[in-house]
Amino acid sequence: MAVDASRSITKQSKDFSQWYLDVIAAADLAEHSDVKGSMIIKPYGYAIWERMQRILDDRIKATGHQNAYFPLLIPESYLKKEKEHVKGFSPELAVVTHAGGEKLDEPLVVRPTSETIINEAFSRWIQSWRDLPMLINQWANVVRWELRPRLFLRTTEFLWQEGHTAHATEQEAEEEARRMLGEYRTFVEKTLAIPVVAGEKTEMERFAGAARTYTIEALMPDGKALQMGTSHNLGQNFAKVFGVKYLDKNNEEQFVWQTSWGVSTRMMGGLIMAHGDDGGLILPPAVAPVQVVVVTIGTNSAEKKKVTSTIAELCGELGKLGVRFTVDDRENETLGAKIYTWEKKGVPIRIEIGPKDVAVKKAQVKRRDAGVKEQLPLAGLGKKVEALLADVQVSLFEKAKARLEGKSVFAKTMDAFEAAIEEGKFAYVPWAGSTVDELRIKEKTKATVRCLPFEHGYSGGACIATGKKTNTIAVFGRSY
RNA sequence: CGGGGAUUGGCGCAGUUGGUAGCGCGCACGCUUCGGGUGCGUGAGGCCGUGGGUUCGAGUCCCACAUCCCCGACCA
Repeated sequence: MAVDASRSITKQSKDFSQWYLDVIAAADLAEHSDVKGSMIIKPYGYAIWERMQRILDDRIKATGHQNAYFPLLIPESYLKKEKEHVKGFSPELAVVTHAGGEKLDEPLVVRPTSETIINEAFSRWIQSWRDLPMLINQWANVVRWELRPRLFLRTTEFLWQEGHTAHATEQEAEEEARRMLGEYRTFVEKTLAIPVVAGEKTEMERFAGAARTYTIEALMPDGKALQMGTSHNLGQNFAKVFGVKYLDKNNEEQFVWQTSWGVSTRMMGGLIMAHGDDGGLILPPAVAPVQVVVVTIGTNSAEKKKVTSTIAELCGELGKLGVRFTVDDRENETLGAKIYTWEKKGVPIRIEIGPKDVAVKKAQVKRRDAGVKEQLPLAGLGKKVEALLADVQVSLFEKAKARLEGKSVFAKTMDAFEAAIEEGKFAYVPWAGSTVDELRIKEKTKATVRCLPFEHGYSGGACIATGKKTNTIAVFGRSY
């Protein structure tokens, strides 16, 4: 409300990151708080997150996991147990050294992720093969003191869901890690309408402490990649340092095989960028807190009564169909003001009803993502709107998918590769390189391996870095 | 930490050569207006980042410090 960004987002001269911030302000999603990098999620932004949460949580439970909650503060010694893990997270930890007016004997770390404290619990919870698999999920906030925060994309504190599982066999853990990545992919593509490339991370990009890391990567309109979710096969790394063991059917002691996986409020950033336009936010109906807004026109005539009763009838119909709607009949705002309010908030469908419409038993219907205002009969409008919502959901995905495909190229040579990166594209290349090669490419082009994709339409060739023949394909891109 | 920029009502900014602060938006109230951000009036709201210095007098000049933003390293 304080920032009148809504007018400025129509200026196309703005660069992308400014546009991104303007959309967030105009839609009233979030704002910076006084502590560097921390974010206040405002009610409208949180309502969108809640919808994501609900849908994801249902899937997580449907796949056999149970929710639990572990402490925010973790003894520093826990983190230090896993060598790679502590190395990866040390630079970005927030540490509590004083409490209760005294200096603590052992500092407490504000969780950057919960593998350690959950494994400490697992080591007590798991005794027998009958206790496996242990499938736990947690909805929580975590803190990582990142150097360069950006609203939603990289904030000091963020909300997420983190799954932690323990299995009897390596294969089962591998299946779990891949299955949950698949769940994420389905969620992001079907619910958020954002197409992704799924694959495995290279050693360089791997999670600190994981044996294998899987990822789904989206490409934003400005040509930057955004990791939308991640899933790890942790092997027995944590099991061994935390002593998570069980007795198998032969009465032999075994370490468990584990996974962890998570998605965060970063997805909100992806959602904003993937679909938004110069008018502001555009929400896929699946996560829109308000799917349909009914805007009234005219207030001063005898027609008002008719308009009101017509709208009441329509609302009844929408309610029965389970459509999330709201009516904007503010009398102290002009039509334009009312329209822009909902446009910048990304409401998928807007219906305008005034005296002229009531007279001909019709309503003006406008979908946020495309097209022009259409005058449709009031009779059966609810069903029509329901169908439109479904269509918006699909259209948004298809539009984003076309963009991703248009910005994905196969590069056989270093020159073609660099050109593709410079154009903000995903470059698919034959790859047999090492971390050293990745670092050299990163230094020169700022591009990193987003993943080694599970699926792609390319056959191998000579690795662009080493020249070695290979069948492996890597996707490179610049990221946030 | 390296390189740039900034700090003045809630937000965005102006403030010429030093004279004790102004605009837009927003907010409150009233009237007006509703087919794509209506117009007008009235009003509330500021130790000008902090600490020193120069001066009769500092938002303005000098010094130091702090904080924030942008570009790199980090990342869900």
